[in-house]
Amino acid sequence: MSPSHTPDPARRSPQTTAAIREAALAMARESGLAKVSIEGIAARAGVGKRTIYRWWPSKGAVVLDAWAQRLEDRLHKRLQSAQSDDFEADLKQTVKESWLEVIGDSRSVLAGLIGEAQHDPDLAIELRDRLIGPARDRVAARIRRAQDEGQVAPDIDPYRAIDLIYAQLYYRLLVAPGPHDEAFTESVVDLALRGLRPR
Amino acid sequence: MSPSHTPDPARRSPQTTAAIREAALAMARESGLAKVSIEGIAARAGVGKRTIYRWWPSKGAVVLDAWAQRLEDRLHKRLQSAQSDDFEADLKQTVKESWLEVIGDSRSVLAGLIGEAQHDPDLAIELRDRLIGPARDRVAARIRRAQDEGQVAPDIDPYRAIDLIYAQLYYRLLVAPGPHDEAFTESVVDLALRGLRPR
Amino acid sequence: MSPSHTPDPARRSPQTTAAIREAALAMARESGLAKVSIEGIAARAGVGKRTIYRWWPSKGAVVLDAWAQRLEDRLHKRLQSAQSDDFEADLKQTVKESWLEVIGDSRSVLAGLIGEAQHDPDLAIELRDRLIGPARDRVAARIRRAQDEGQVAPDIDPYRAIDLIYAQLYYRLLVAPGPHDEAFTESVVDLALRGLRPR
Amino acid sequence: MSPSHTPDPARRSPQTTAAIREAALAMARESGLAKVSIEGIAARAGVGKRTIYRWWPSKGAVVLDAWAQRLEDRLHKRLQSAQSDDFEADLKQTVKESWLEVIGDSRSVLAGLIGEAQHDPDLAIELRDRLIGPARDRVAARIRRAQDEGQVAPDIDPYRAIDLIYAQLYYRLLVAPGPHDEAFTESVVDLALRGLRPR
DNA sequence: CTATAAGCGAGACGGTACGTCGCGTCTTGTA
DNA sequence: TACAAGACGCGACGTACCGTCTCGCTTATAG
Repeated sequence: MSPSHTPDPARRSPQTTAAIREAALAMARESGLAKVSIEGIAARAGVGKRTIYRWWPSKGAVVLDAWAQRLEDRLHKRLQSAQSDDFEADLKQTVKESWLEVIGDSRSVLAGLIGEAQHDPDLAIELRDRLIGPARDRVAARIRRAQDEGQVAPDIDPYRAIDLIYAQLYYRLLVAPGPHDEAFTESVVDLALRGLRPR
Repeated sequence: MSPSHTPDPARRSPQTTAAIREAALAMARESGLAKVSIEGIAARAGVGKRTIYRWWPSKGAVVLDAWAQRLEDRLHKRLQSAQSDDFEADLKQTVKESWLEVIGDSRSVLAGLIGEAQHDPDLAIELRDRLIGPARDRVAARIRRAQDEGQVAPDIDPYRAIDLIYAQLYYRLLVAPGPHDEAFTESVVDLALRGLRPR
Repeated sequence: MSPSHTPDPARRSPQTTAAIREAALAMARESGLAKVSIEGIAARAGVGKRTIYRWWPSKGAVVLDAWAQRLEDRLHKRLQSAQSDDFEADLKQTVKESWLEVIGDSRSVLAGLIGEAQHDPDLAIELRDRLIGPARDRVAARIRRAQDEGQVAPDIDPYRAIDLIYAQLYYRLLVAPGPHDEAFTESVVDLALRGLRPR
Repeated sequence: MSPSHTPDPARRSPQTTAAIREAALAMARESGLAKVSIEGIAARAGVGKRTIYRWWPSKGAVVLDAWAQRLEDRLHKRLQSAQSDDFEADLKQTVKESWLEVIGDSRSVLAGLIGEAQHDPDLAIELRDRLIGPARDRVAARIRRAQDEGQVAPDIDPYRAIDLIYAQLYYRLLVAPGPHDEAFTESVVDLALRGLRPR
């Protein structure tokens, strides 16, 4: 009796894994997530479909994995960026970095992934765990410090405060069109801070 | 002088149109937009696929049309709901009505449509024109009045103010999970108003 | 109670009829009967589909009608061609005229019609009544005269004799490829006559 | 170096192939080739349409393949039927066997295939290569022997002689209606032999 | 000399089948 | 046993035509 056939990660081929990730991400950027297919990734990566299904559950998962990994690499290089004592400046800097520089040109990949997550609960969870959650957590710490220092009203849940900021970004990405530039990210923070400051 | 086959709306069969809309909406509610197919709609409505393609460009467009029309019907009955002089109460009432009562149980249909709109620009435009835009416009007028009456800071663009509110709703719908209840909608308005009030 | 709705030929529009025939025949010649469609004929003739269905049961019937009529026109001009006393020469002349000159370049239309007749019994009957039967009857008379004059064995059924000739022509048209030229038609008659002559 | 997707016959599934052939032939016999569809074959054989298109170019090709293979099987069992020294008897026996016994009840399938071949050149070639050509070749050898033995005029091309016989059979099948029985096949050979014998 | 019933153009409609794409599972042979 | 390759059953795609139907319009007798 085969014990549910779980593959052994130790024997996973690193080259193959890399080729699949690269192909998936490239295709998502070039043509949009909707036009990516497992068959397409397999062909482009020179890989059997079986191999993809062995390690990922869906095309969304492949693209997310490929993209998240790249982001994590980039963030590692950046996020030691020492935070100052100016809460507003720090916040603006953080939003600018993460939304404009790190995500930057592949914002449509993110949009596609969130779109797909609307009918793929596993992908939704993966998305939150690998991309959205970590970003929120990073900011939450800075907000708590600002509350301690009296720059943010103490009765506000830090995560609702983050919502107030990120919601605006995602809303523009997914629902209402508009430019994603520095003027916008600053306005986002300004507007949010108006409500967060102690009265 | 018409080069490509534009069908004549005057000859469109009302029963058929209704049957298609009904089937599409029912299926979207039962199984989610992703499991809806033109073929399925056609079968359920007892209609040829050609007839659907003649009048709608995609399954998303059919569902959107069906759903938007139903919302418009419901709103017509409601929106005479006279607005009071209490801006905060009005806002809370409006948000509660539109997000909880009118959209209510088919919020996942909306999520699915927005998801699909991420790779279907025509659908995105249609969505904004029929659903999102009108809702924004309705609120914008009330906000301008509030500015005139000094309840909202005059330097704020009413549409950015609306963003601040709706962004939170859509963010919870699409990106970060959480309950959609009256406590939530009130908190949304409260948080937004903190930043909108004149200082 | 409408009496089965038989259309009244007296009110049939001659221009429309001609346009349909012309379109059908032209399309059959250009692209082969298989690529002809009622919709195509209607579009090309500038005519409603209904009008075609009113007067013909199938596309094969339209093409057959159009083509048979053209043949009949041509034959009317020719067939007074006085027959001589030389049976062999007469036969060769008749075959050459009908198979090479009259049918000539639209032999593939005939092939298409016979092909279609294999699954359309009505068309098969129409074919025999309008094209194949009359040709046979014309030759039968000449054969009987040849029997009277002792040039053909008297124990042979004239129609079997005709079969012997035409079968060769149709066989080459439908089953075994080969040129349709004067050498062939002469050889056809020669070979048949070897068996028909009295011993 | 293969540019377009040529599938590998070694990996072809024998069960699937057999199921498709069986379904195709059964349907052609039951309802006629015209009512056979790839979709229908696929459904009846429990097979994906793709699989049919992978190995055959058209429904005609499937039916021809299925039918020809069955004929070849039957002929293998028969054709060792030792030929006698009586040319006329041999010929009558051969025609009777092939046209009445082997083809027998599925003559309409043959008619349908030839009908379809009128607008499908690939099918026409396949037909000749697998069905018509081999039958002719088998007879040609016997005719040459008859010429050596002086029973057939030496100036006659054996293939034209065969034409003379088979043309009559196909003519009755495709063009002029009539019974296909032993009286007919004998009359066919009799009539042909009248012209083939040396004078 | 209308009026009323056809023929007619146009083409929407419910269908069937087309030939293609991609899914997720499977089998086969190589390293 | 991981992997490349790709055949397989399946479901859906978007298109082509089928034959029936319903619209206005025009045309040509019959009241």
